[in-house]
Amino acid sequence: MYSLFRTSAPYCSLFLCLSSTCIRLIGSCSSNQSLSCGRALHAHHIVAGPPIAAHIASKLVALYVEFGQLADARRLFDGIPHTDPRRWTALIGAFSREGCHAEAVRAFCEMQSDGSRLDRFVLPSVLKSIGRLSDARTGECVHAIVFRHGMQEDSFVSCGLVDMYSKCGLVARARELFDAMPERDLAMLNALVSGYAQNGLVETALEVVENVGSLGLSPDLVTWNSIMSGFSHKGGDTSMISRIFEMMAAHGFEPDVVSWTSVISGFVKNFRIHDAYSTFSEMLVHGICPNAASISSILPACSSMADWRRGKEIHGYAVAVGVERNVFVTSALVDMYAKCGFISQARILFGQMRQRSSVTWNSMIFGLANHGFCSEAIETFTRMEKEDSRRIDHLTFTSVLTACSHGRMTELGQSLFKRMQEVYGIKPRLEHYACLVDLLGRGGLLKEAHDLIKAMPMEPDLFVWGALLGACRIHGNIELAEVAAQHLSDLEPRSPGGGLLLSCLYADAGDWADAARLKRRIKRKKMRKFLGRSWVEP
DNA sequence: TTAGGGTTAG
Repeated sequence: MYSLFRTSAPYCSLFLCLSSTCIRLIGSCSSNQSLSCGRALHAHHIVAGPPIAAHIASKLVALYVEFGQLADARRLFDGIPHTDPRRWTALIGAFSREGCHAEAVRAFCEMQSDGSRLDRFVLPSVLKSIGRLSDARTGECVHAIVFRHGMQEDSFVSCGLVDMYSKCGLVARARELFDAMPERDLAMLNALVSGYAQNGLVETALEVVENVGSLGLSPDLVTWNSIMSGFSHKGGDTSMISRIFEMMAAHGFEPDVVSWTSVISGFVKNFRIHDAYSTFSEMLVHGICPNAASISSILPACSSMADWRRGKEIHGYAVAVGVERNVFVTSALVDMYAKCGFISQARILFGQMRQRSSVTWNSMIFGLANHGFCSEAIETFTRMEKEDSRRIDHLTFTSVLTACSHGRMTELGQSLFKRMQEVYGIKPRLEHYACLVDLLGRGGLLKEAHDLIKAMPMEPDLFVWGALLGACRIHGNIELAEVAAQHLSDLEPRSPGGGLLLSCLYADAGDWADAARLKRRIKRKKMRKFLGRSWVEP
């Protein structure tokens, strides 16, 4: 196609028309989530005659990244002419948009060592990824590069820098940059306001907004929603939320779906489930149609309450508004059905998905493990390793180690714990140690479990000692149970959990005197156990 | 090419 462009002018308009059609078709592959159509278009271009025009190749690179086909994306990228300035922008931009932030930063470093000319269009993408990774050191290096190339006054680049420093928690640095700019635009203001709001400085964010008129700027809905997000995620203070709604109204802004979603997700994160439900209803009363974000925010509320009636109702909304195939929504649905006991429904949804995220895989593996389908959980993990290994993360291992532990697959669990570190480079966290202690303990390897705790590079927490104590109960090891219970009581003196379990061990062994002594002590100290319940309020 | 809301844990 390139050679035709160059040699035959009359064909230009024809090919431009075809290429714009092609760009639109690739776009529709993305919106219809059809990788196979994208592949067919790619194949068509190969058959029609190489090389593919750079801008079409760039679109296909983005499509492959969107579907997690990084190797295909890379092959196509390598086929784009080295002189084309869009080459790196396409790859780094796609990585950044799709949340592959480490890959975006790595590609940017590669671009630097490749000696490619720095193009200002690539900087906002890499700065966004650095911010999401909260990697201030790399951010400062890129800032130096920006300075060396004299690009610090480009509005997109400087907005990217303000956003990057804010996301890295260096909001004072973001403010310095903002103040030093000869001209500021609304995007930059919003990056700064969002930085204050996300770093807990909501009052400062409000001050900036109140004094923004002197800069010739006026806040928009994004500004207000940034502030709302800061408020609603810090305890869900209802009166403050109303205050922001009032301030928005005073400035002539009606809350939109983002404003409402922000409030809902704040309530869910603060375990204020009924407030979340009523806010969702209120949003509907205001005539705001829920979208994929609002639906995936409310679903965890249903999961945490095992409220399958409400969960199914929300699933109905997702279908009605046409977002049931959105990867966030489907992942949240898989989790909701699994947590509400409908594991078959979770399996069906998981099987139908064309695109899966790490959350989808992890929720499915975890759901299967918790329902006792441990071999199926391991098979799903093996499938993930084959089909989508780049999405494997620390939660995948928490899930698969739980499966091994519940399924008494001690050796497999031990080898996976090693594999996590050696193959995937994931450093074990407290929860992984808790899983491994549980695994070894249930398998009767109590001494090994205790040795593991002693060798841990960090302080063991309640879950780690709790796992050991639970295993001691199964195997009737009073001596070690006393050690574990002592640690539990040191860590949480007001909780009777460890003591109660220990008294059960004494009773199991027929030592009724010690069992009674312990229970009396718990009663004397007025320690209370939170009572669980298995029903949901109507 | 930039700014606001979204899913998983012992």
